[in-house]
Amino acid sequence: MEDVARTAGVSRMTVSRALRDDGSVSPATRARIMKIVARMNYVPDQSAGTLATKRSGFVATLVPSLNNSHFAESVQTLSDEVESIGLQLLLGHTAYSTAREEQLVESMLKRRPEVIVLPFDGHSPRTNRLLKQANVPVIEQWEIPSKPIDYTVGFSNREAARRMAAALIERGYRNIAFVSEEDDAWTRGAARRAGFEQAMLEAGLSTSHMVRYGKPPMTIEHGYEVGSAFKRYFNSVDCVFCVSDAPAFGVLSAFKSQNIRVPEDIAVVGFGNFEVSRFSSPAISTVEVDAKGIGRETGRLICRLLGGNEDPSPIVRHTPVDVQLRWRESTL
Amino acid sequence: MEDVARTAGVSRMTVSRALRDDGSVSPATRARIMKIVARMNYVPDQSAGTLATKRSGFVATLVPSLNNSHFAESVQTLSDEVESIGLQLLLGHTAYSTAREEQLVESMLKRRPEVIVLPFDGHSPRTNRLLKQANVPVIEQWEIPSKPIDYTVGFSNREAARRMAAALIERGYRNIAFVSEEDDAWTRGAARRAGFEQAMLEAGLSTSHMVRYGKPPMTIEHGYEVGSAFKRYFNSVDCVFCVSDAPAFGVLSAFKSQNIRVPEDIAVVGFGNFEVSRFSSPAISTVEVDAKGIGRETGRLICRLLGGNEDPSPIVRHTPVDVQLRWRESTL
DNA sequence: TTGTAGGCGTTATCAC
DNA sequence: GTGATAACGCCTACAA
Repeated sequence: MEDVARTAGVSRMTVSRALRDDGSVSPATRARIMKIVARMNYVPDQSAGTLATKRSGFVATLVPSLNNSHFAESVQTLSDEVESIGLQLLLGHTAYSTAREEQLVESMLKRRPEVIVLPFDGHSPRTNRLLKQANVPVIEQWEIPSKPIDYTVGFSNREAARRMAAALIERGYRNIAFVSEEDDAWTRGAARRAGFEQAMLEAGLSTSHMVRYGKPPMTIEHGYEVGSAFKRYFNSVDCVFCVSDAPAFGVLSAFKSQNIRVPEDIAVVGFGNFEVSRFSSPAISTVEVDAKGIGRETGRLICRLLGGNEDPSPIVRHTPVDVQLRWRESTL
Repeated sequence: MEDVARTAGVSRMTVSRALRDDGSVSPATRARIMKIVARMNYVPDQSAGTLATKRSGFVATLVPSLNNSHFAESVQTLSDEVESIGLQLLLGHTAYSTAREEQLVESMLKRRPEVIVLPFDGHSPRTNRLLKQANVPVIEQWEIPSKPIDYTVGFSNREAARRMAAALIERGYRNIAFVSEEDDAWTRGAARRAGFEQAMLEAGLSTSHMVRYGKPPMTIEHGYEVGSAFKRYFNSVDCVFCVSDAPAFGVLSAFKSQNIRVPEDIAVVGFGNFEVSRFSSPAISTVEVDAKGIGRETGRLICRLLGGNEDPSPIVRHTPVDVQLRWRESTL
């Protein structure tokens, strides 16, 4: 910056002002400076700026997985929103591990992010402590924690699964199996399972067909393997409700290859409305959740939290996101 | 840090050393300091550290889209690799726009990343200039540019598509259509198209069935729409080669709903080996590219570029990544 | 093993 | 509208 200032015959301060276009530099001077900046390929160092202003311009974001179109879409949408107000995304990949989450939160915090965004899938006690003490707005996504830290954007997975199960019962299914992961304590998958069980119990039905298979997250392949063991898991079952569309698609594929007809012999239902459920044949009935909506609402919340905030309405702590039941060909 | 130092009865310097565990602090002192750090919830400020050491610890990464399992997987793998050596991922989303790429490169550079990773899909002249002058290692992925800036990790899309087309011809297909996007200049999709055309011309076949539809990136839906206009696009065609698996799946779905048999009436081929092509019925023949491999090799290259670098072998400028033809049920 | 002095590249603040 | 000065919070280099 010194070099630019000398070349332009002004002080560093004036260059700094010209660069930030704060309006207090005469147009002529500013034009001259900008030309020199371009010619000298000068790129300001933002870590120095951060140090001086105490504004990092970072949005720390954690994801369990990117190879899941929900998270991928919400991150992508969030990325667009925050870039539009000049913030940058610091991304961490937890791989569904609370230990990694803890470690990532710790390293993110060293960057003094202006907000920290992460899905709620259960946090370790230390993660909770770090987040609370950080003095940074925390946005938990995808689930409504019983004890939110600050802000939440999402829906109740339990309630969504309960609604779907209740609707299946209303459609006449009685022996419904639920396919989910092993070791899913505190995850959103476990919340869905709880919602399923609640609906079944409320209807006086048995929850004896709980299939637990594979580590989170369940994949198409896990579903295929479960579906291949039809006799073992699905004897006398009339409907298979899967914790997500991926295993639902796998179950469906396995059924097809055994000439088990869907939905005539057995129904298959997923959760998430991933693209694959829409284009499989038969198309899979599922619970539609609005991934882009989560990214978009998170982005808006960040804008209101950090930005000029023209909007005078109060900032609410919980932003609900739509959930809908999508009926397709895989159910009668 | 001052507070911690005072409480521990040492100087700030000793605290700084203890925190970084540089070995020059007596175990007893360090233990005492660490305890106080934990108790006071002190979190070092890395932007100050960056300023002092001139090491940001950032890996700047650009992606055209995350809602594409190739990019999602490679970013995820890369994320794991870089986090393991204490670096953090700064993510930018270009949405396949060279203008946004340029803007993102500019804002990333202000953070002084230690390396910048981006897919090659053509850069604007200014992007090229910025990258070259930045004095930061640049890793271009997914395609081999004719004029790489520094390092490349990827394969030739043109050559891969040429191989697939040549193999289709060898299997007896003659009237092969190629489905790709409009306005794909300089993209990897265009390279695939060129490879297809090369193979056809080399075999003395006509390239009259070039279907151009939709803006990049092509989706399942685009494919479905193209496939639905069978008479318009695929009269007398015996094989449809799509620029990626997504439109291939869409084309296949559209054919099925018109009772057009695949592969008996017409073959369908994709590019990418996305999960959907493996589990569709019929499963789709495709060109398998190793997304995780790209992430992993990029990560390794970064480790060698920045890390201790125990490996004495020279660092090569181009790291090739495997491409294979996967034959499935959608071709005879 | 520990401490002191100085600087990293910006910006806030106050003066002109 | 522009400039001088003093931080911002850490680390390098050197000294003890």
